[in-house]
Amino acid sequence: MVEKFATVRSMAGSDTRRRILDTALTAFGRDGYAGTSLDGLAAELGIRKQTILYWFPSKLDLFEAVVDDAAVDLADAFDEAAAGGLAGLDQVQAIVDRVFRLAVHRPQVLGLVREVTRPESPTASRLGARIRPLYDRARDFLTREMEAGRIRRSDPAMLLLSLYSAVVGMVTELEVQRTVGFEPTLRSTVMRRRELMRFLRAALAPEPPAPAGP
Amino acid sequence: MVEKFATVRSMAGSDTRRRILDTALTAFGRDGYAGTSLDGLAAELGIRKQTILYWFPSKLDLFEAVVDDAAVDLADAFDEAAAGGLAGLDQVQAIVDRVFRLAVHRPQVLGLVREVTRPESPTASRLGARIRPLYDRARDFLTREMEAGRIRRSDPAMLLLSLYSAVVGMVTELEVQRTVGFEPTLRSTVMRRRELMRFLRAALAPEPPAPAGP
DNA sequence: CGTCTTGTCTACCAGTTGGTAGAGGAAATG
DNA sequence: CATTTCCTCTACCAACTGGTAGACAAGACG
Repeated sequence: MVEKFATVRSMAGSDTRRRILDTALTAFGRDGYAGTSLDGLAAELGIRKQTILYWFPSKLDLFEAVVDDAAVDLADAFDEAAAGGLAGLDQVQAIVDRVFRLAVHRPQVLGLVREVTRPESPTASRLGARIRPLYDRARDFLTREMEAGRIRRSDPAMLLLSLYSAVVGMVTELEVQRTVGFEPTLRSTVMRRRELMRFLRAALAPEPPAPAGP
Repeated sequence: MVEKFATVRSMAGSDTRRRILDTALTAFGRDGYAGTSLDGLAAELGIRKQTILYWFPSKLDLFEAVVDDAAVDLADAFDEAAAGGLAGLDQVQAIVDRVFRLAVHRPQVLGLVREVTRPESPTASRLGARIRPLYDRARDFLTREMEAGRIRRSDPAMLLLSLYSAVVGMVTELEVQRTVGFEPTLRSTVMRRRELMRFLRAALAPEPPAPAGP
């Protein structure tokens, strides 16, 4: 029963499952959980709703599968950014860059993050389980860097929240523009990222504005 | 026809209209537009759905009325904060304080802002018309302060976006905690606001960390 | 060949959705 | 008193919701 979802068979249906996940990710992120209907989703895919319910027993199951799927992308982004073994503001910059790349490459993921972060979201708990590890890692990192004096000293949890808000807000704005038909150019995207980094660097720099070291 | 909504009669119904607006504000902010049903809303109010449809011809009309109503609160907050005639970081602090007060006093408004900011929200256009003036004012303010050298020089629009994201994100987090049953104490709220201000001050301070002037 | 598994479909269904039509009470107005 | 206006209600409705039951085709397999 569960095996069907874990095992990857070389059958045609496996492709259907992937297509459903991808389209559902976009739809949930764009219209929210309540605003997305299985019929509409099926129509978008050119299949019947019952085919969706064959692969995912219920709408909520589908949503949770989509969240899990997207969480992998996010975790990968973090892992990749952390792999460089950087420290302080450079590490922050690496993460922001990586998240931005994800946002440009698969903007739907950020839309879903937004939806899933809603307090009353039907999967607030799901989010907890999936995002918590990333959150903990980031907070530990900040704590360490503060103790090492490479980042301004403050409450790590709140600082992290500010960081997160700034990044997601900025990326969302890119999407808003796209929605309005204002296709952001590569140049404007780069500029935006640079602007965000200046903002974050200014906010994160250690308290005493000591001149550059040795 | 329109007169009914503009004129305030001393009748009982006028109160009903207010109650509907208030409850709808909470519901839309909490569950989103699609996630809110007129039947559910009516049940919450202890009236019939048809009474809602008497005061507001359709669900969308109700939503737009709610947005307009909430926009007034926001505009008032800005006006009040701006009335002090402050400048630079002090003015920013005044606004943040005021928005925080609004968030603690009527958290629903922020929930609605969040919903209405969604790219595909059915009233993305409504938001545009109602929030744009506030946005323009804030951006003009930042531009002026930058030219006066009281705020770090950068792209005002993007800086504003970062600011907005940080504030709303922080306030939303307060709401998330409340939802989880973690009633935030007055002290934690104050701490949070102070933390946010430190973050913003660090981010906004003019580039050359010149010692305090005369 | 017959049987079984897998994937997609048609046919339904009960509950909910936003919305219409209009009855009827209460109070103001003549 | 009769009439009109304002407000809330009951009674419906067509469309859509997520979900169930099962037909049916295509391979896989003995």
